[in-house]
This record gives sequence, C-alpha cells and structure tokens, in this order.
Amino acid sequence: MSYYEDVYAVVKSIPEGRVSTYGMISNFLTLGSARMVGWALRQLTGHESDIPAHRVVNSKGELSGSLHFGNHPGMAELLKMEGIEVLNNKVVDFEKHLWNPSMEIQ
DNA sequence: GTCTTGACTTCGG
DNA sequence: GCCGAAGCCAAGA
Repeated sequence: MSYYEDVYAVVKSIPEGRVSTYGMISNFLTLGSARMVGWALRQLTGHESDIPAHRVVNSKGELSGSLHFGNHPGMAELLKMEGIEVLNNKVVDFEKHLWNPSMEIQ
C-alpha cells in the first residue's frame, strides 16, 4: 500500500460531474507536496485503470494532465459527458464542480 | 551515493 | 495577469 494507492482511491472516489485539485488531494492525504499526486497519476498512465484522472485538475482548474493522456482525443468531452463544461482544456466554473475529498468521509 | 526531472502550489516582482 | 523562483517529495539515471 503505497502513497499513490491512496491517491488512486481518492481519485476513484470522485463522483461524476465533480472535479478535484492536486493541492486538495495532497492536503487531504497530507502528502506535503502536490507533486506527489502528479507523480502517482503519472504512473497511472501505464496502468490505464479505471482511474478517472481527467477529473483531477490543477489549482487553476486546467486539465494539465490531459497533455499526458494523449490516448484520450476528447478528454474534455468526457468531462462534458459528465456534466462538466470544459473550454480550452480548462474547467468552466470548476470551483462549482470542485469536489472536496473530505466530503467522502462525511 | 548525488543530480535531474516531474500530471503542482504559492509567493514575489 | 503573466513570469520567475522556491518549496516540496519521489523515482530514474
């Protein structure tokens, strides 16, 4: 059980129509660095598991990870499909769709 | 063993 | 509002 396993669990826990940020996840898991989340998700590219990494965005609400996906020609479409409006790889009103990991525990 | 890089964040200019 | 630098931790070379 490594730290990134926790990241995967949190990302998978993100409900449809909701997005989360690296800093929020890192803060929730007390990783101390948002890069740890990015590192975990980077390893995820080879896994291609059921991890909805497209729901994870940076503090600006941009799909910074979309660049690494590559396999997903329309990752923004996926978010739109879930009810999230995306424009130019950026989540529109992402703060409204922002999902707090602590919400899972509640 | 050290050095570099990385899907980040935040502060300062 | 954009650009640069520092902080942070982990993995690969």
